[in-house]
Amino acid sequence: MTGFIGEYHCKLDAKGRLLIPSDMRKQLSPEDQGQFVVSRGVDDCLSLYTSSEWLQVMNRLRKLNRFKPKDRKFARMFQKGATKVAVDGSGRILIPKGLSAWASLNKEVVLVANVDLWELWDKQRYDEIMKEDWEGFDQLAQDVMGDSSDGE
Amino acid sequence: MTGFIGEYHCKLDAKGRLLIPSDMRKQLSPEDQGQFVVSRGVDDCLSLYTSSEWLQVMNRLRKLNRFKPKDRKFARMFQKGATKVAVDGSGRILIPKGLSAWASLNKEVVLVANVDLWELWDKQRYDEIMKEDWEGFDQLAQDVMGDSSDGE
DNA sequence: CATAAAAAGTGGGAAAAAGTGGGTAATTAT
DNA sequence: ATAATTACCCACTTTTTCCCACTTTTTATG
Repeated sequence: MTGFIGEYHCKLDAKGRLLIPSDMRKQLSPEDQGQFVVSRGVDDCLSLYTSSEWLQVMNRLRKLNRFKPKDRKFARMFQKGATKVAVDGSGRILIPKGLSAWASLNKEVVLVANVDLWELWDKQRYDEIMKEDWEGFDQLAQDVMGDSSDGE
Repeated sequence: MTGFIGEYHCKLDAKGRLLIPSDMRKQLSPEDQGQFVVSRGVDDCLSLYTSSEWLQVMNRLRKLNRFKPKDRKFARMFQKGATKVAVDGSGRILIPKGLSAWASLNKEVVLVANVDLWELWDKQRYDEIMKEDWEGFDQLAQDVMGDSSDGE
């Protein structure tokens, strides 16, 4: 709905906590400032959903049919590791150990907006992937956006 | 109704008891905190239903046609082993021996949300299946969710 | 431009809650 | 009646949560 924007360079502290940058917080609706859902992203990063965004996702999952193996499997995998995290008094969230290990997060991380959710990358990995992918950006842009019906 | 979330790594104690993780408990409505229904899952795991969710399932079974052999058979199989379990003073439930044997549960288990019910896996089995399936996740996601009807 | 004030960002310690194990009484089955 | 299973309770360990204090950066103001 909203469309977030920004790229923040942050640090995880010794306890694995991440401060939500104030600039990012300002982009969140008041009801989304206290809680998030962290889960494994499709790429080598974590996805950070606002509560309202997660709700949308759940509504979609709920439409699946539990008696279809594919649906069941998908739902299970999609949700694997997904965790609700609350913002503490200092505006931080605790990134669950398992997830941060999965995404190989070190101290230096990058928090980057991706349309309606946020991605959390290990800084080093992020830099790498951006460098690699940059080459093909032209082509990719054409593939993804080059279609007929651009804007209204 | 709610859409549960989370993946918890738990241990069955020597008596076969499972502590309901506090974070999971917080997701349950007050009237669902004291009792569950455990039964055989469709995959190699146990299903853990809240009372209200089980009620829904029963309503669905009631709609089957008991004059159709297939329906009759399904209902019988589906309910096989289903057991009501109560939460004890320390927040634990006792997993019936027969069921835990059926799902090959050892000490280490994983409790994982699947939309509106919980699945209980043997940790080792769960890790295996997740590892196996991970390869195909991209494709699966596309099959299940990639369809036309993104929208609400 | 300098300085003060406020807000953002960091770090860590202590209290509280969660998780774990086991003993004993009560209930059930044989 | 007796053995086995289940329920209830207590005690200990670990983890998490909450809070406080300090540093750095940004903003406001003379």
